[in-house]
Amino acid sequence: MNISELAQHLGVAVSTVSRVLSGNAEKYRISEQTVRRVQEAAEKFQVVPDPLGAGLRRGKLGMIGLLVPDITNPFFSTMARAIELRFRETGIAVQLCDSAEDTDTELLLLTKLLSRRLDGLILAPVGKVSDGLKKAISDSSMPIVLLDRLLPGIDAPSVSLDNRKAGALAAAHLLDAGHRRLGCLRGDPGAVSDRERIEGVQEVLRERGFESDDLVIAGEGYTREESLAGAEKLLSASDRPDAIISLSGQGVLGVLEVSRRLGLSIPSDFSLLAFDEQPWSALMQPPLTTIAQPIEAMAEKAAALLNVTLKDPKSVGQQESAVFEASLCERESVAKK
Amino acid sequence: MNISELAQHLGVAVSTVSRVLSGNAEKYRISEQTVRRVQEAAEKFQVVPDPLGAGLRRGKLGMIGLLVPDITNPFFSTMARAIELRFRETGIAVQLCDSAEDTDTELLLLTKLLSRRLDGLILAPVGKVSDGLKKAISDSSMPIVLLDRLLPGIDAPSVSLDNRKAGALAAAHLLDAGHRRLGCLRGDPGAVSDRERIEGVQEVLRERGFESDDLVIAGEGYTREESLAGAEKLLSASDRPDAIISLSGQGVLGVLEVSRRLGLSIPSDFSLLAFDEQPWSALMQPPLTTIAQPIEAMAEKAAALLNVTLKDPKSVGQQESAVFEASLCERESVAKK
DNA sequence: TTCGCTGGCGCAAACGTTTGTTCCCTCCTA
DNA sequence: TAGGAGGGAACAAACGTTTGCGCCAGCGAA
Repeated sequence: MNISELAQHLGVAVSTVSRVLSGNAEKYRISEQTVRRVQEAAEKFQVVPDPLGAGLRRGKLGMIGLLVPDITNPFFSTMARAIELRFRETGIAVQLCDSAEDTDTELLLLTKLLSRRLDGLILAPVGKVSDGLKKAISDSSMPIVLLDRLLPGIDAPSVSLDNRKAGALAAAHLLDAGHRRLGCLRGDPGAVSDRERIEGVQEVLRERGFESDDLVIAGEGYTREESLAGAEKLLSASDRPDAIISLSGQGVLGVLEVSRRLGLSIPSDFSLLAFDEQPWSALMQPPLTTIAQPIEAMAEKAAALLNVTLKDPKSVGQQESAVFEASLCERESVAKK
Repeated sequence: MNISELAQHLGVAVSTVSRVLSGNAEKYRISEQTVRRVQEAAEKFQVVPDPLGAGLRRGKLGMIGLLVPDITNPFFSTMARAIELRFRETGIAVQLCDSAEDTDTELLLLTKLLSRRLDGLILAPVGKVSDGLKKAISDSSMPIVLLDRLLPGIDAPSVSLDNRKAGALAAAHLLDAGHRRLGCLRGDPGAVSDRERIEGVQEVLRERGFESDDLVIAGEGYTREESLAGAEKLLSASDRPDAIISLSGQGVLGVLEVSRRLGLSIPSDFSLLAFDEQPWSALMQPPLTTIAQPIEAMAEKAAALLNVTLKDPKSVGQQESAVFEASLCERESVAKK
């Protein structure tokens, strides 16, 4: 039953029912009695305004999009959950999409989402900017918030980690522990966040007077196979680094697998410092020292930023961007020399 | 730009544009020339039919819902990804919701999804059936496919594991290895799947002449805290079981954490057999012996079942249900006595 | 010339809302 | 008693599609 049938049944106008059900009864001075009658009947017959009709009329759907690179990664799934919860409180639905760390899929999904009349979009990009991506975003008028990995050249409110600082934090910790040769396992070479983390590492190295070839970098992507290949390159080299930083949450699994295969043990053969705290980080042997991101806080900030724009469309572009700080979670995978 | 503006621009009727853009040009005998003209213009101005308008007219949105109990669990996130991929190929969007293993949230989200004019719904329930849930589902005319944990009393096509057999598989493996006292860490006591797995275990125990108190069961839910409490109960008992089966993917983390806290080591102090293969299962110390489910196959089957109903609405209720088999993934967390 | 047929396309209704405007009625005041 | 004020609710347009039906032109046949 829809609201016009309900109206007919009650002998009132559709508009009256609509106003009551969408909470605008007072604004349009519907009498208390009528309000009650309508509400009771709506309750009884389980009538809710069809979001499609409402969306069509209002010009939006009461739904936002969330596009993440890998829902399988606890980092993003935790964020997704937090974001959905925030928006549920506002009565806004969240449509979640997964680009599987693939830029083509990402662009495809993005254009699909942009054409879907959503109220807004939270985008956690794969990380590489293509012209298509840039154009798709700037051509659209949909409010967008960028999350985690930023996109240079695209100005939208964003939520991210201070990656440079996080990289510096990691490097400083390893250097303080007495390590000399560092290895970084990155995800995608094109991804900004990884690049910034590496820059942070390099900065500390430079400050402390190390040579540039005291840092070796490997890794071509975020998938399992690519992580394995990168880890292999780092660990089986003749001049194996004595400490490895995994720049992504997935990478660490690759390092652990290869390390086991090569019969190396942590931290006696090499130290391991992993970005992203995972449910199992503390349960590994040895428990992993990690760089933790304030996941929930970041997710909520992203939701909050988007909400501001939704509530007040004029404020587009006036949003500040939020930068969060990583923290070191010290366990036992880094040796003190 | 919408299709009526495009029509005006081209000097043709909206209906013509609509027919071309929705691929019904032949059916309505639009000339090749007109088709080309429309397509080119649509391409040029980036015009796609508004899904809202279309949805309103058609009575559906081209979108299905997917409700899972915990998107943070790799089991469900892997499924979610597979399902989304399948439907993307059909041009159908997927709206993902997470009930956070909470039945109230589940019911709330379910009613929301049901009122949202979706084409269909894939429901991976928390596992407990409430009257509200039952009523909500049977009152609605939306095609539904049940996934993973079934709901007795609700007849809908479903995809699930042969849980009884999986439980038997687990028990047999442990008994074969010479263990005598078994402990089960379950998730929710009300969940059907866990119950069936336990029944499978009990069956094997009975067949081989064990007493009923050779099996001890603990666990009150799927959250981290509940897992910890359950594991604590099992592991710190004076007559600690010599083998533990974790019935859920989350549970095993609880067992590992408590085990470490108590200074126990696996498999010398107790053996561990965990349901659900995880990315890190093989990387634990010791590598975990697991019961693996064919996640992707199950997800695709669920998508296929729903697709049949979407394509042919008359076939509602004529769907068979699919049952999959678990397999044992032998590693080193089960001792041979 | 008239008729029927067919290819090609336009007309207009319908989907279910929301919301600016109008209308009616009652009550109060002058 | 007339005029105004204001509360309460109905009217109707608009949102962007899809689709059954009808219209028109052209062509071949009678």
